[in-house]
Amino acid sequence: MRKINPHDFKVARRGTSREINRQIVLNLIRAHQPISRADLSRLMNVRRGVASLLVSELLGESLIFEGALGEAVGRGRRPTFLYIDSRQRCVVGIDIRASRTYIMLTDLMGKQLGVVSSFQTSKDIDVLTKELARRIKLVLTEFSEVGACEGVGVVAPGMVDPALGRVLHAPTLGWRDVNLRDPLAAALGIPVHIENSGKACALAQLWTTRSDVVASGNSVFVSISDGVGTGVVVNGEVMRGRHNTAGEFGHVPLSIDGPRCSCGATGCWEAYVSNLATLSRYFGHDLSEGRPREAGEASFTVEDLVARARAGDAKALAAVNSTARYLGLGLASIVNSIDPARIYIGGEITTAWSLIEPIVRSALRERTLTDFGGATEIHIVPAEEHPRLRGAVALVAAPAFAAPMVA
Amino acid sequence: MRKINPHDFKVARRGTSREINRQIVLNLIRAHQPISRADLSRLMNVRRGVASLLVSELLGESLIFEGALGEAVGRGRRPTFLYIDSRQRCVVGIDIRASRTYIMLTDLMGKQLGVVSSFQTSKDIDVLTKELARRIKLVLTEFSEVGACEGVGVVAPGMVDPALGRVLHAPTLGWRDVNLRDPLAAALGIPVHIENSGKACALAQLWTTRSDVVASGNSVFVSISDGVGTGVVVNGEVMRGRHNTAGEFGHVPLSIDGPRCSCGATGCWEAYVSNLATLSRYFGHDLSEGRPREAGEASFTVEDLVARARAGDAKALAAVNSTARYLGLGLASIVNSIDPARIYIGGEITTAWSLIEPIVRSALRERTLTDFGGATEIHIVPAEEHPRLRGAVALVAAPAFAAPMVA
DNA sequence: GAGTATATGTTCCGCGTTTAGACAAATTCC
DNA sequence: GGAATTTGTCTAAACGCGGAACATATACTC
Repeated sequence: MRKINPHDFKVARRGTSREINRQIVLNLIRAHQPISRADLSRLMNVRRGVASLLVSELLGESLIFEGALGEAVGRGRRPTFLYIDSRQRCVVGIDIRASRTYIMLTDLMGKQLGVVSSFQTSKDIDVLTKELARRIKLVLTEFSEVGACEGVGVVAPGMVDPALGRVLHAPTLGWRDVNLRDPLAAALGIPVHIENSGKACALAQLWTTRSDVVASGNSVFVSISDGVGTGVVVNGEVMRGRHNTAGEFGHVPLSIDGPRCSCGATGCWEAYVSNLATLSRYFGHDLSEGRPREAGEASFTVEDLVARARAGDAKALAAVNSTARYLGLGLASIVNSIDPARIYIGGEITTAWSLIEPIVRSALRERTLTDFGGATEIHIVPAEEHPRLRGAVALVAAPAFAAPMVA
Repeated sequence: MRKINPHDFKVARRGTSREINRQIVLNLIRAHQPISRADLSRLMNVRRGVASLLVSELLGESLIFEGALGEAVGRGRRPTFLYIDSRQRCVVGIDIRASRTYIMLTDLMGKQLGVVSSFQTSKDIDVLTKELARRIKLVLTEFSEVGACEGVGVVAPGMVDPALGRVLHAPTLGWRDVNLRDPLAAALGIPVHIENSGKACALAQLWTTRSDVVASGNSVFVSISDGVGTGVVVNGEVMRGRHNTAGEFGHVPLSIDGPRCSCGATGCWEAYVSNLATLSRYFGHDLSEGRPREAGEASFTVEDLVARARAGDAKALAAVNSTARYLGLGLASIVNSIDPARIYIGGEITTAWSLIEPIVRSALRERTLTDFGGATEIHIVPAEEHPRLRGAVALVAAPAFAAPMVA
């Protein structure tokens, strides 16, 4: 039951019905491909004539194509299968992180083409833009046989305004109100989309899941690395909030008297479960920015820690388990406030998932109000799936499939 | 950018455009009344003919009525003003709380008729249903001149499934999976709607605000009494979650090592800012359920405490200020996760708002990530506005104005 | 192999709704 | 009293869903 905003609404025009049904057809083809016109009309509960017209419109725009004929189940004419046309179209995804920036080329549906490349992130926005433009052009000429590039998606840590194409505030990069989109788009001559990394990850999961409780319900993506990034989907839509800052569960406290966090406050969830926090716990002292590290600590990662824990290092296991417990306690806040159908978790610590799942679950149950909540689905997203890059790519591909704005 | 759920969507039919535009007209009349057909057509950017037809449909359903002629600004025919027809229709709101149950009669727009009455809540569901039916009938016969009753709205604390009409779990009442709606509807012969009290309060605020950033954005209602109830609105829609438990910020922790909460966990926000917590702080010992109270404590309320604080009682002021600080710290979690355009706060502690606002604000700023967040609008809802009862009433009135489900 | 049954995809017409414009009614200004 | 202007209604055209007929394609039957 949504309220109509009496100062900002969309009247239904003569073409609105068609626009709605066109998008439904497009989504059904995407979800069920290969699929015939007749099947579409049955799924939509409209006459075959209507489905046929909508399909021919999509064919005209080359958004879909007719493939081979399907096998007839019983007798009768064989159906012509329809597919989303992701041939000869590609998308570039960019993941800007504090240390390195990653580039991936995919087709329109997000299937990876070639390898992921990366380079050191320059905090100077002009240098970074030039370097990005150069490398994107390089990739596109190298893979020129895969067709034209539909767009570039960029994810960045921090506060992003996708409508303005600006990074409003990115503490780890030292950026404030930086226009990343327009210079890059101008240099490339290709549309560029930009979004916060947590929100983009949530978006990508939403658009690739087959689960219908996720598709039209709530879900949360939690990305645990140097910091904790989160993206929240409510009613099938990424939650933005008034200032594009919604979904920052990383800075919801576990204990307001807890350890200092990079954000300046104390006891944030991030301060308990970030990679830095986990490693600090192992080494027995604070590793946060600016403090000197002892020999061997600098290159030691959470993956190394997990390997040691699996190998039987009791101290390593204790550090990992401790993070697991805090992870579960923080997830409880997400469950209590958002009640998502599913939580996605990405980040290095998830390599230990088989070790830590029981601890995470029990901590989650400890603080959730209902048994349902304690049993909330948790999906691990491995690093090899490149969730952030997939999120960046989704920024380009998803809008074509989105529901039209109405009422 | 909303995703279309490929397993649960609504195709646009022949009448869909009209349905959409009909609801827009209804909402525009509600928001701008008195308003003429010509003004409607200008606001909607459609021809006067379309507005005229939609209006005549609404007139036929008696949802609106034609009032007096307006004054012509320049020359030309005078416009006929249109109004939402809330004459000869009334709504009953019921607020079930652990101790007492409240009844209020309003017109369709939520304007109070008569006085709020109350009686002691029976935890036996059959007894309560019978007593409710008896008292509602009494009120309706007493006010029979205000016309037919359109429906009864009921709010209850705890986990409610509005679709099933059931209270799934209400700890303070000892209810588990109780059907409150159907027996009451059967006894009265009137439709009954039921909802969690926090969600209903949020709904009522959404539907009565004039602010358009609230109307189509995020807002949160926080109700502080014996417990902490919250309702969250995202994109102009109450957030339900997978199991109707979304929005429970009362049990997000401030400190996982903090005081024990009624929910069984420790350090929940509720355990810091509920009335019980505030009073316990004043008396210097735990007042929670089951513990013996000393003489005079039982009838001493937060309003009494605020009165003493205002009168200069240092101990009282300290208790109130302490609650204020925790209130602000908890609100920061709401701001960081939801980024609402506005937060509404109700409950006895708000009688001290002029005293505590600076403390709440500074605590909020302490833990919010951006200056915008720290400056989030906070609106106090005084008890005299009966937010819970207004929420109950909104359950009946709001659906008629909701946006149609499409795509 | 011809005929029949069945499924797919296209085409045509009816009807509801928006779009555009004309017209009557009402009011003010000159 | 007449011109100008605004409101509200009405009519025809354009567009898209609803329903049904028709051509096409395939399998089964005799």
